[in-house]
Amino acid sequence: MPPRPGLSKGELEIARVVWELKQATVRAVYNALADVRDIDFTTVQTYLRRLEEKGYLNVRMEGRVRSYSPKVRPRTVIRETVSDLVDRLFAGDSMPLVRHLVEDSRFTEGEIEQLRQLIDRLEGDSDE
Amino acid sequence: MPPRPGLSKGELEIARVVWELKQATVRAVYNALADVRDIDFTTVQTYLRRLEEKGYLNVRMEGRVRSYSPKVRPRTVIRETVSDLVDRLFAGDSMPLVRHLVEDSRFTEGEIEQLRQLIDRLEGDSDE
DNA sequence: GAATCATAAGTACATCTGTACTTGAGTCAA
DNA sequence: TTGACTCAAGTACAGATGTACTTATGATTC
Repeated sequence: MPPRPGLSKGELEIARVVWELKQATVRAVYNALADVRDIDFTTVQTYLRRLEEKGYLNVRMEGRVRSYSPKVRPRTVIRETVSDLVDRLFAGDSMPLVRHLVEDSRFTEGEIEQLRQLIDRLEGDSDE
Repeated sequence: MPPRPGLSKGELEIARVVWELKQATVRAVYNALADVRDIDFTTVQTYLRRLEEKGYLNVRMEGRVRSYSPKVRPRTVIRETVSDLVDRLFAGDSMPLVRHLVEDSRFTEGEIEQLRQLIDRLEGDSDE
């Protein structure tokens, strides 16, 4: 269904950083990531190039530096990715995943309250 | 942290079928899958072999047929897989994933009720 | 303006993935 | 006992992935 090739785990990680920064040069993504894990500047370059080739990012030259920005909305990528995972890991039923997350995540009081509200809002929407 | 190599998307799918069947020959997994998607018997064989090599499945000869069963508990694989996804897609925060799932999944009344109970149970456990 | 630095762009490459073909040995049915 | 069938086991192979080196070029600093 998605007219784009899917993203690998590593590519997803890089895409997320671009989403967070809204707009980012290779250097910016590299800096954001290098904090967290050991990776080479040119590896980031390669990932960004591939993300653009696959149609997930736009590029624009800023002077002689390339600046990347989202082309496909994060929501869309997230939906596709999660849906694929649910298919493979739970035969398409997302309930077990929610259950797993809720049971395993050690949410704070505040987060639990958020969840409760989220669910309350659901009921209003659906049939009613 | 996991002392095993991670699983690819395709491998996960095959692993899930084995979990569901608890114990399964190549033929059994093949049958379960062939219903759903077009795949060759020997492709299933290859996946199962790799899953065993990676330490996720046990094999046992039943006569001259191999029978596979889980070696790592599904819960564990699910935890590792989901945790990896959350890291890459949401920088480690699982709340957005729960939100996404709840908002996107079109749960039934019954499921929503289940969710509510799940959350109620949480509060009891956590601090208190 | 020569040396240094930053970046782009191309190339490299081992491993992993998805998918399957081939070969050979055991099993069954006629 | 020969063909049809099943399965294990080995091999194949293109494409994806993770990671980085190299080369060239524009920019910056003495």
